[in-house]
Amino acid sequence: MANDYRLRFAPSPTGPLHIGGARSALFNYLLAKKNGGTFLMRMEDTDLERSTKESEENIKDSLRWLGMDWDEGIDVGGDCGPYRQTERLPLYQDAVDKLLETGKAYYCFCSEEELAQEKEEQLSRGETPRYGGKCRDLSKEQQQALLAKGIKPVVRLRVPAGETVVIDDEVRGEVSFETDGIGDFIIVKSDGIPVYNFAVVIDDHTMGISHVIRGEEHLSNTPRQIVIYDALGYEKPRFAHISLILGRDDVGKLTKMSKRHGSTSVVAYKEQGFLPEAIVNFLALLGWAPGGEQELFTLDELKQEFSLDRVSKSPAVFDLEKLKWINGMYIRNASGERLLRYGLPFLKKAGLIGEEPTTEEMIWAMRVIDALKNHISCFAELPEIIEKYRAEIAYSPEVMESLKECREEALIVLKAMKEKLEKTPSITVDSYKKLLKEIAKETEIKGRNLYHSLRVAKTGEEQGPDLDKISIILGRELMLKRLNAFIKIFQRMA
RNA sequence: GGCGCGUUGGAGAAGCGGCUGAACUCACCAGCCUUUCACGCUGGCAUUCAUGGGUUCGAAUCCCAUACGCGUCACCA
Repeated sequence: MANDYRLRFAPSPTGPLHIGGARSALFNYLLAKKNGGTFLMRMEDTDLERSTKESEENIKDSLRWLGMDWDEGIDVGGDCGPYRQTERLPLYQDAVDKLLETGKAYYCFCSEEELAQEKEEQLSRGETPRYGGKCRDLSKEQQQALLAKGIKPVVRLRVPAGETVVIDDEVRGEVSFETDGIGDFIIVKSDGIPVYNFAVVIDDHTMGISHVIRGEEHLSNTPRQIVIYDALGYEKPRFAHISLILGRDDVGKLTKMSKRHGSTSVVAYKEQGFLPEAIVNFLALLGWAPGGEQELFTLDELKQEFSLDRVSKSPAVFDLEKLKWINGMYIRNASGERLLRYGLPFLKKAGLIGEEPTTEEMIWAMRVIDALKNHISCFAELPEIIEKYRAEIAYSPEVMESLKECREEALIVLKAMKEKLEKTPSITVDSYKKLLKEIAKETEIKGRNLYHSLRVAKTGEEQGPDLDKISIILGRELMLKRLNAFIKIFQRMA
């Protein structure tokens, strides 16, 4: 049992699953899976004010959507339940009682104002703010008296002075802190709810957690937790603190990833049309680097490849361009069926097809998605591209200039296409290709001379997706309209 | 301010004292392929690893300072 890998993801349900949280979850998940261990999920909802059911559901949904199913924990059960901290209060109470009895913890009756003032004074003197120890040695009688006055005390841990706590971190190596910089901190709030740092220790211990992988922002919490482990005589898990995810703001400054860097929640990316496997792949690359040249990994491959010693100490920067690239790669390789499933909602939302698409609309959607799959990096771009091609176009002088060289051929091709189109009832990739072939044969024009003028006439651009694919987007009517208009403009050109 | 962590090209990021090509990816540029463009493929893209000192026969890699950046110092997690 001692060597069993038991890793956990323990979010607090105070908001949707954040990109950083998803990455922490992923690393824990991967290390567990790599070693044939257990991945569990626990809800840290001791912040009564901010915790919501809605957030909890969002987190669970997002995690499942990404493919990280947990073997034990909330909703699925297990031997170490319950898996929601507010349901584990008796467990914490036992531990607190134990510490109180042995004198390793004590009641503190100081008011918040008192504490705030103390802190301010220490700060102004340039000291590390910490509890001065006023209630440290209150007698039983003094405590009773204060209790009788109706003051609700907090419980503080008696932190040994003058000691050095060394964390042997799996990614950062040895990191040490002085207990003198910590001070007697609160482990139970005045409402009787234990504080995060205390509850985690009890939970991780009773759940048999072997490795704790979490964000670097927790590094300075770790010495506190270690002091608790020691006070309780618990064996400590291995710790691994992974670097923060940074975002670049408008002025190019790097700071911890937050709202102002764009979307931070997993659902937001889902709604923009990112594939779960692409997000997982991208997240894995944030702070972890594979040994070889491969960049694209499935979850199963990651389970094989992942290891903590390839996790970087320096912060990872969230690079949306890279995410888009990865997503584009997955889109190109996805099956037509899956593409349709993911793409359809975006077409519906844009009003390009109805809520209950007809067979014709479905066929059109399939064709459009297939036509554009090499050109999009996420599904939200699908309607954008379609609308772009359907919008009014202006022919720029530069583009017109590019047609000068093949003026004569262009005119022949354009007219031929117009005529053929008029006789063709509907346009598909194949029928359009056929038209082109006929024109090529009849006019003996080929290559750039054949394609360029048509592209310009239809899109106003010099490059883009295949013309047969664009034809589907535009449809017969629009193409004819543009062709007619363009031929007129073109003929006027000297 | 105390404590902690980090600093490699336009961007992400390998490298952990001696395979002097500082990998790989994105972006960019050039060429090839394709009856056009794109996709794809091939090639180019840091005499240099924040700066200054040291240690060493040898340092991006170890040590010390400096600078800059970030995190954290809650009855939030």
